[in-house]
Amino acid sequence: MYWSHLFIPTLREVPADAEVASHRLLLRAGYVRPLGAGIYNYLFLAQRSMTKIMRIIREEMEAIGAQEFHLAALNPAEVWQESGRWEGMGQNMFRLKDRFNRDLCLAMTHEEVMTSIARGELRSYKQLPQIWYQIQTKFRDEPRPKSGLLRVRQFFMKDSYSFDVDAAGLDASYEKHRQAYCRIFERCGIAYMVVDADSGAMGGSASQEFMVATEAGEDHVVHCKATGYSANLEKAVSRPAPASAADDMTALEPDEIHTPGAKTIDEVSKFLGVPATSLIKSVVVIADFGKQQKPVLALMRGDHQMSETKFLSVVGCKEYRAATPEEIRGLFGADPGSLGPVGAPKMPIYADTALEGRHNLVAGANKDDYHLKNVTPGEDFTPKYADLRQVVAGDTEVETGAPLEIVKTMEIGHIFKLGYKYSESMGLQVLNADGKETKVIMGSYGIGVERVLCGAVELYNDADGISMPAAIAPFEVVVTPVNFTDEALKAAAIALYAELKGMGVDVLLDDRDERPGVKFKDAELIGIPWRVTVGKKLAQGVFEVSERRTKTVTEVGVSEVAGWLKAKLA
RNA sequence: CGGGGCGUGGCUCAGCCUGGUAGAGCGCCUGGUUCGGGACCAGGAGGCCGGAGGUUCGAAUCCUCUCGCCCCGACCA
Repeated sequence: MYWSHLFIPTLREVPADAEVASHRLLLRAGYVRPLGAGIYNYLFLAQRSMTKIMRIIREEMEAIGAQEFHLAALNPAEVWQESGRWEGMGQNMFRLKDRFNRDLCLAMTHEEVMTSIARGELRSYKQLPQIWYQIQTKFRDEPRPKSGLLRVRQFFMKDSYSFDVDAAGLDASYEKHRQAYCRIFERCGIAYMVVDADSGAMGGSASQEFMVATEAGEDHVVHCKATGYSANLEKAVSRPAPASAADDMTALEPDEIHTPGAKTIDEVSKFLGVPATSLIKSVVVIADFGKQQKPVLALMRGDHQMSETKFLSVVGCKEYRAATPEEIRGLFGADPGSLGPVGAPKMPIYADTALEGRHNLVAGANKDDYHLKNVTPGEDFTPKYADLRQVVAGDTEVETGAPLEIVKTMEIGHIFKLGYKYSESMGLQVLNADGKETKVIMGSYGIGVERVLCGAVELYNDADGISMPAAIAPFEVVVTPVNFTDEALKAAAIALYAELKGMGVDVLLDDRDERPGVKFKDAELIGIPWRVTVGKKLAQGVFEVSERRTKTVTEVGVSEVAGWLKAKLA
């Protein structure tokens, strides 16, 4: 294509509202334009990149035998009511009514619709396994769209669903997806991590997330360089960093101390001159078990934070919330800043394993402005021990003791073993080999297409703009004649353009009547991986080939250039 | 939904406090000179100052309401 005919509205100045790199650059490079909060139009360049990403996805999905569908985005309420997610999705789902006042929604995912197709059509185990997928617009009424294309209200998702007769079948489908996802992200040319994750609202047992490390991300991943261990912060396990001060191991009885005004861990620590690692943090929460709500006391080492996910799975409740100050006063007779396990009212007490084996710690006295010293778990109170804490910097890997780091990441893909959640709630069964009705076991697997694009931009950019991986760049090569009005340069540029095109290279000819500096800057901004400068060196029979990523320039003979580039792009 | 910020030519912003004929740079158009890292000269087009109401002789500017966007938090497959 000839640049002078294209719409590539690059901006010299940085758009005021854009803060994260991918947002700023996708706007500046003319890939996208905003339409509303969390709603974007994809212009020529973005569409080109997105199409390439989707092509890679389709090829790899086909390779594992997945079949492409295209489901309705406009869904009747009934199918969501069956699974219980009409309520469950809350305000994040766009809802609307038709002219007859019937409830509809814009789908944010398609477990329900896929399951409804499967239950109507799948009759026998002989039809399994099936993997069905689609690439489709998803809608989510995000409370706060942000960071350009990172968190939006309308986006493309590749979502696939597997149907198997038994757990072994699901394992195989899941593994196929895991490998396909690895190949997809590798082919897209982006650095990614696979991390163990919590399955959250999707339900089900196992799940892994595919992550790109970027400060713009909203997730935190615990990563061990030495062992390769990586897990979502919510789920990650660790060996806690040792306490800052050794415990006094003598047998002592709890002893009340006056701590006026000291309520937070920090204040108590300062007031008593005792490190936070020798304090017990007491958290009162109201756990929701569905039928009843009960208070639970959770204990953490002073420097640790509770992991919501771990708490939910340890305690076995559906949800929980912090107890209100009034509830706490009613139960403990003291304010939140002075709570502790000794003399606490009767309720389940869970202590994080970092407190196990500790001696003579400081905890609240359940009396305003008083704490207790010499509190020893297991002697002065008896908790159930469990891993409840969130990993913090300084923790080490459980097996090896190797250091762990916490990395900010963006999720680009997620694979789940759903289990029977939807086949049960929606009644999806087939006849097995014994002629008996048996529930189908499912998996679901997603890739955020825009996020792959954003991830690439986040990972590969510099002061000059985007350095797109060749596989998903809008063009692979740009041919830049320094002066298109010079007949010799023009002829050479057109000839090279035609030759590259003939070889199947995705090439752009910058035929604009612009000064060379403008053309160079634009090419670098939009991220084309290779640029061939057709200029003064033509007289010596060579072109200069610049690699965007490394900024290296190689002189290649006029007749060899096309082959040289083709080889580099292979 | 709470907190903060911002809406003025296509873009980045000034002007507002202290009301009195709407500005700059970039971009765009025309002509000319240029042509290896976002050129230069000359001329030109383009804005009911987000919207509504109010105060005033007079409002971009002051007041009230409203809409939108961005950021932080809550929230989040």
